[in-house]
Amino acid sequence: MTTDAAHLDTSKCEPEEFDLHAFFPYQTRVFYKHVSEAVACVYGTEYGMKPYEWRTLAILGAANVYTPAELVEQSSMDKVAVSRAIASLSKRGWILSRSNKNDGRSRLLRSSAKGREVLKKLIPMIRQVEDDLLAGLTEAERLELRRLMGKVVQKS
Amino acid sequence: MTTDAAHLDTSKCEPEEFDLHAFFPYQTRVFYKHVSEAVACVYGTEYGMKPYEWRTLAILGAANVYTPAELVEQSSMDKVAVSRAIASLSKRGWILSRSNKNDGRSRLLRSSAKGREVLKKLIPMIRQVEDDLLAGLTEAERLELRRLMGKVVQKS
DNA sequence: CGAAAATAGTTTCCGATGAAATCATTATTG
DNA sequence: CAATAATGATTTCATCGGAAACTATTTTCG
Repeated sequence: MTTDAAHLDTSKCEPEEFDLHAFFPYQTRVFYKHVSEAVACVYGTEYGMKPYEWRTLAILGAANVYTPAELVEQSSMDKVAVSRAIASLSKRGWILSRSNKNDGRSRLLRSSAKGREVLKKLIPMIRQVEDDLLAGLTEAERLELRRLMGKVVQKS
Repeated sequence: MTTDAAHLDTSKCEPEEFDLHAFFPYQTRVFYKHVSEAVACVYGTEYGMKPYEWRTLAILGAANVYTPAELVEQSSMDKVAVSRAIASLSKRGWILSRSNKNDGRSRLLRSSAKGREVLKKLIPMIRQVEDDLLAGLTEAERLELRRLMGKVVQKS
């Protein structure tokens, strides 16, 4: 690209000078985009799934049974996203629901055999992406990164 | 919340068993949401700015002059977002544009005095949030977190 | 018991976002 | 030096996601 703009002298550093690239939330956003695009690419292109569908199916996995509200709790998604994920995954036959005897407003969800087939293929691919993302880090660095991210989150 | 679903035995760990909470991209998403909401809260509630407006104004700062394409490059936003940011910031009188003698399709953008006033108030508040977010970490940990995030991003 | 409040989940509506189409200008090349 | 291709930027259009409204059921309590 051409560099048309004559950028002014940055040594004249007024109080409102600000380097976006050194700004922690900006770095976080770049980092997040990099990671989430890598994963979304797999479940998106392989199975045409959207993020909230992938998350929902992954939580139900092979054996878990949850109500929609419990899925909300488990996934850090809101109830609208969960509701839509349930609708689309049900339509594809990847999850099943039965009524909840304890509460008629709710229902109990689990993966179907078909849904588990999808997971069986998808999860190794996803794990591979996770590993590729972290390939440049030692095992100690990976643990440290997770620990530090966790510390930032819980600290509020 | 009630725990309606009788969760099945997790010791029976089939290949498709998968713990979303231990999944690195999921942790990254939770981390990102935490950080970006904290910052967006400041420029959003104080000045009714949207993320791409804040980023654009911050890059222009007190002294920089950029074309829209250079802003795209600097901000990791796409050109649509930059175009809209320019439109809304111009309308508020926070940035100014003049024609680019080198290329009539483009223009040169810089902050206005009014825009710099906003930045002067906003940046200390933003810095405070950045600091609060990292309050639980030592200086060494902060550096290490940034370093590790950078390593994950560049490694591709 | 039965009316009102609370709760689980779904649907509607609106704003945000990005891909593709478009417009205006500049570069290329026959 | 046209005609075409390429480029910078904006606009349009379709999709996504969340707040608020809504439906159905359950709980509370007079």
